[in-house]
Amino acid sequence: MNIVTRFAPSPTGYIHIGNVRSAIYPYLLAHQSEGEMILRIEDTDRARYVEGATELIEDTLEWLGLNWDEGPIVGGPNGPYFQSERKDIYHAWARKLIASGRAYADPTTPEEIAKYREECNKAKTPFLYRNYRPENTPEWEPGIPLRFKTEPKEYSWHDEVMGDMHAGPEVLDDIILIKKDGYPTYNFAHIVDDAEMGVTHVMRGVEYLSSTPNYLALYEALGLEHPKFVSLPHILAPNGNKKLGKRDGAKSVTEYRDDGVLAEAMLNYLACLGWNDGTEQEIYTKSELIQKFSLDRIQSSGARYDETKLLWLNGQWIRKIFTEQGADALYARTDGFWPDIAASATDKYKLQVLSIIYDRLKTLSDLRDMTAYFFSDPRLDLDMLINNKYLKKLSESEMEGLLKLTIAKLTDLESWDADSIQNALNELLADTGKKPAELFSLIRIAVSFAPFSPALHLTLSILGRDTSLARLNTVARNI
RNA sequence: GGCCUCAUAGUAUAACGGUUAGUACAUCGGGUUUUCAUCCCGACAAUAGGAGUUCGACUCUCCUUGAGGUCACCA
Repeated sequence: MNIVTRFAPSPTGYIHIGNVRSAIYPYLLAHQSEGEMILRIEDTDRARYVEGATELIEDTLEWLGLNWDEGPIVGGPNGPYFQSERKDIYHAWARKLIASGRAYADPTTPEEIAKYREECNKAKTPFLYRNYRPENTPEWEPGIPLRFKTEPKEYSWHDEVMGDMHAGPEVLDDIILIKKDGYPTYNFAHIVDDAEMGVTHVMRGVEYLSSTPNYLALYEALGLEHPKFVSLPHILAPNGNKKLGKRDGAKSVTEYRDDGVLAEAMLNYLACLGWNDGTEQEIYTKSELIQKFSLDRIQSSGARYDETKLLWLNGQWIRKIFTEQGADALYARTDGFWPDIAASATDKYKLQVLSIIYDRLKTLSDLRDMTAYFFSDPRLDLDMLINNKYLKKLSESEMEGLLKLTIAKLTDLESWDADSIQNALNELLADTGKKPAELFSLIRIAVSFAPFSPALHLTLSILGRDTSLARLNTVARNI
């Protein structure tokens, strides 16, 4: 039997770091065989529904490369894939339960229920609705919630991550199946949908672990085999021990895209947060993840989100793409990350800049702050020269002298390429008897006025002779 | 509170019941003709506590502690 997994978010907002893993793992699992992943939108809570959230979710999955095989946009044989469009299906299943005496319309008002609950709290006994079942129940009709009539008993099951589980009757209750607005609850809808759609592995956060016995009871009453259960531990916020959520400032996944994080790095990081293949490998491509993923190596404890490691991984991926796929491949990803003043520069020039600066990038958006001096003359900041720790010993007239020597040397240079420039700089070192730290820092700063920059000969070669000499002259005149 | 889950360095993790408890990030040092970064080398740093089983426990059992989840007409 082929593996069928699903990602079933409710359209209440963006997908963030804390919950995207429940899309990644189903994707990996389904694709390591001939299986498929379904995207199902669980939009039965009309109050929390957010316009546009579905598109946000789709955008996120597409960016990460987690294509779904069935669902919105792509369709499929088991649609519709929006729960709001499947009301009839839920009602049909609900009627089966009514017919078999396993569901009842519940006329009890929320106020009465609250009262029962309060009584139990006072008596310090656990509140179970099944102890308060109304004696006379009406015919089920719109406007009245439908409840499951549970049969308290023991349940044992296996969770692929948590192991063998067991629960007693004390957790079984008459859960609501259909709300008074006619929409099903999650508890009921997901069971029906997973069964109808042939889902074999239900992967979801551990918060559903406690509800599983109630689901087991429902599967039983519905005459359905239950799928395999895979409980995914929470991702914890950087601070405290709470699971990472929007309230903790969990950023949306696509916000990282805008910040210049590569999809490959994001997928790599998230997949390995709470899972590993037992080796010491750190960098995984998507196909390696698909190949190596396994349920039994998912961690059973929560994992803390660590942005520093994400950024490190992103730097690794930037370099990996550059060296393995070439400068053009990386350049193709940099659209929108250059400083505004680079707008008029040619692709060829920007590609050259990228080629000498890429190994300094943690994110693509670092380009914005790190490359400005390649596109326009930097603002003169003589203090930066005077206060530099390597240049402190030099007087201003010494600096001027060195700059003039440099200008003369570079003006006479026959060919303006990195190697020739390096040779000239080396000769200059010999001629002046200065240490690289002094001479190179002076030239580097004079030409960039940036706290750091790529290797000097590369920077000069890309800046070009005219620009380099003009900037050196400006500093020599003003110092 | 009831029920459930989890527990190796700051973080993420590795370790058929037998290793000097490994690796990566972070941190701190050092190296590569300037800086920043890359790359390389090195250092710091952990089995929550207590019983038990065993020749031997990170690993199995129990207790304690700590953390989390769940007890909705939300998912």
